[in-house]
Amino acid sequence: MYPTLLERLKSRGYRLTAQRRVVAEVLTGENMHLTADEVLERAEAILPEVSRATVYSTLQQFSDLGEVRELQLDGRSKRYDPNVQPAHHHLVCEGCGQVFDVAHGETAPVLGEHDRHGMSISTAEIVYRGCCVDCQQ
Amino acid sequence: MYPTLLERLKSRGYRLTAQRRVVAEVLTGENMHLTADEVLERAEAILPEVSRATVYSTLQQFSDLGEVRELQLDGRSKRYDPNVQPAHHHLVCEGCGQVFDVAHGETAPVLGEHDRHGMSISTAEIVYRGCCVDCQQ
DNA sequence: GTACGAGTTTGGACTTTATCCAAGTTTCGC
DNA sequence: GCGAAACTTGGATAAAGTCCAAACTCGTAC
Repeated sequence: MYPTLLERLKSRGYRLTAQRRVVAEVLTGENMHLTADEVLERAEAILPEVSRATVYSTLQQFSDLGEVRELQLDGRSKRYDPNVQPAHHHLVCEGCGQVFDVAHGETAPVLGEHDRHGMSISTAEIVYRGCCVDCQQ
Repeated sequence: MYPTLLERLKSRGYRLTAQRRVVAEVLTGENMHLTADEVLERAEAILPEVSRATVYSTLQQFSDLGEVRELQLDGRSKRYDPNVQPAHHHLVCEGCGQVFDVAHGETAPVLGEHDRHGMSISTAEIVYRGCCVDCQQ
């Protein structure tokens, strides 16, 4: 069995605290794209005394470790995606803000020399925007 | 000659004020991707009494009119791009935050039925991230 | 050209999202 | 268990953006 997030944290010298367990727990799932505030809200439901600062710093750590992907999709708050598969893109409803993973999408086209402006490219993410079933009414 | 932004504003019933002229002026250019604060700063250099609220509301109007594109690239402030050609993407340096237009890039792959989650897709934007020439040192 | 009203602008207060920090608490190797 | 380093906390602070009532101005109509 592949090591869990908590095991990976431990093996890198991070301590396993109740707060980290809770943040890891509320983040996991399919098509989860919670904002920091939503994570805090759900974490408080499990561990009432958890603080905002801890949730933010924990999300930052998980992100630095590559355990979650930080998404900036709506010009407001960041969202945290536990799915870190490199070639997965996102689908955003402009009506309600809901986010779906594009699990099987193709990768973005590779840039030609002329378009690269001399840069070395490390990632290419696609954001599809549109209107979800509920918002099409 | 195609009507300018100011002429298009006028034809839609908007008034041509000094503030709108200045905001339009500082936005224009190749590879311009200013934040609202940068727009304010440059606008003040031309018209010192311009206010923050006006810059924000003007940028919002230009964006609603399709005259500029609002970009959310770095998890901090929005950027405003006077290039509204639909199929152009962006190249962001993770070191310094600099943004380049990808003028001739291909369009993003079309999503299959299964990946659409029932949504109707209206736009697809690609963000390439990497390291620019200056930051590669 | 002047008056007028609707559209604009202004500054300041306010909101939201996120970060910082010093003090207190907890984890884990010994 | 003990202690040091790591972690968490609440509150202050910062950054980005929005709201609002009062003042101002553009452009039409006279």
